[in-house]
Amino acid sequence: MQRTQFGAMACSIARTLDVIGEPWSPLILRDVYAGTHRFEQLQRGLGISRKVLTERLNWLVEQGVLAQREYSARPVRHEYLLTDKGRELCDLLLVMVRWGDRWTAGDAGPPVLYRHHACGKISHVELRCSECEQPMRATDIDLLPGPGAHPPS
Amino acid sequence: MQRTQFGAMACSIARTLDVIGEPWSPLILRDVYAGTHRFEQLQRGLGISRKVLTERLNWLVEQGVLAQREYSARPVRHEYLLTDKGRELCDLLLVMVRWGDRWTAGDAGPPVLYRHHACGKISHVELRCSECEQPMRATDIDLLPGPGAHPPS
DNA sequence: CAGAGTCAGTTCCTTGAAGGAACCATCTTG
DNA sequence: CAAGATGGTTCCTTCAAGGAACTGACTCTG
Repeated sequence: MQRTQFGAMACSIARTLDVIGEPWSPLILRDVYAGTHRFEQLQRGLGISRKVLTERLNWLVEQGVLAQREYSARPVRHEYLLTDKGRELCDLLLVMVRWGDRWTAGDAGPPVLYRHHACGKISHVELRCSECEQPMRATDIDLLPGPGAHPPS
Repeated sequence: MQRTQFGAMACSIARTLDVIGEPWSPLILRDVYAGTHRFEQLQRGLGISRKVLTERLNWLVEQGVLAQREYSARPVRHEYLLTDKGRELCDLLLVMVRWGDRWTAGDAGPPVLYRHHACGKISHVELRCSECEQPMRATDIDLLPGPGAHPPS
């Protein structure tokens, strides 16, 4: 990955990027979310180099985003599953999908549609305030220093 | 950046990554959003190499995420501002912040707090369904092929 | 029971992007 | 007129991504 490590910055964006900011990581997450759990399937589906896939999977397991489950002993074989931490990361994917659908899909329209279980309709995500439930966009907020604002040293 | 180009994939996640998936791009977007508009300020604040900053800014302008505005002729000097397309990308940053605050902030607490204009409260973003307004998580949906599902060739 | 196939890696080499420092060009200020 | 500010550009080094071949442990088929 990049040489500059983002993990140590006092910024939740940088720290999130440290976990899934490397190329391929969000796409691996997407495929695991969509039901692809095994090394060979992931490699073929993505067209990613086996070396990089190994590195990414190990990193994501180390970070607690994915978990390995043994589905065969002799030979030992693991599949990769989302943890709670990883499942919440998928929210990020939904927002990326929304932006990509709006701004990059063009005339062809969105490549994938999303049907919400609760209402059964084809829909997309919207961002709302956790307090008042009104829409909350980046332009609707003020930034204030929080308790973790000071760098560790 | 990575050698494999994501932009051509029939996937809105990959296409979004093609625009801001490279290292530094989301942090540049964050700083421009937070009010840092000039080259020198961005470079110092991020600690990014000047070469890479030049490349990223040009790419983001080319993609229509940032716009250049001349604030001085003789010598020609531009500042970088968000477009509508870029402003909507900042929604992604809010979701990254939310995840980073929950899973990486640790005991120190979140480094930045967000006050929603509409209600004045410190809050965070939640994902809701655009149709029924109920919470919408990655686990609450089915995926269906959309009109743009077929690769261009 | 030999040979092919599956699966999950590992190793090796090449290429190209990131880091970092120095340099440049154009103005402004003291 | 020398410094400083500003926004780049150039150059070199280092390290990560791509890609192909190889390994090792099994299983399946004739």
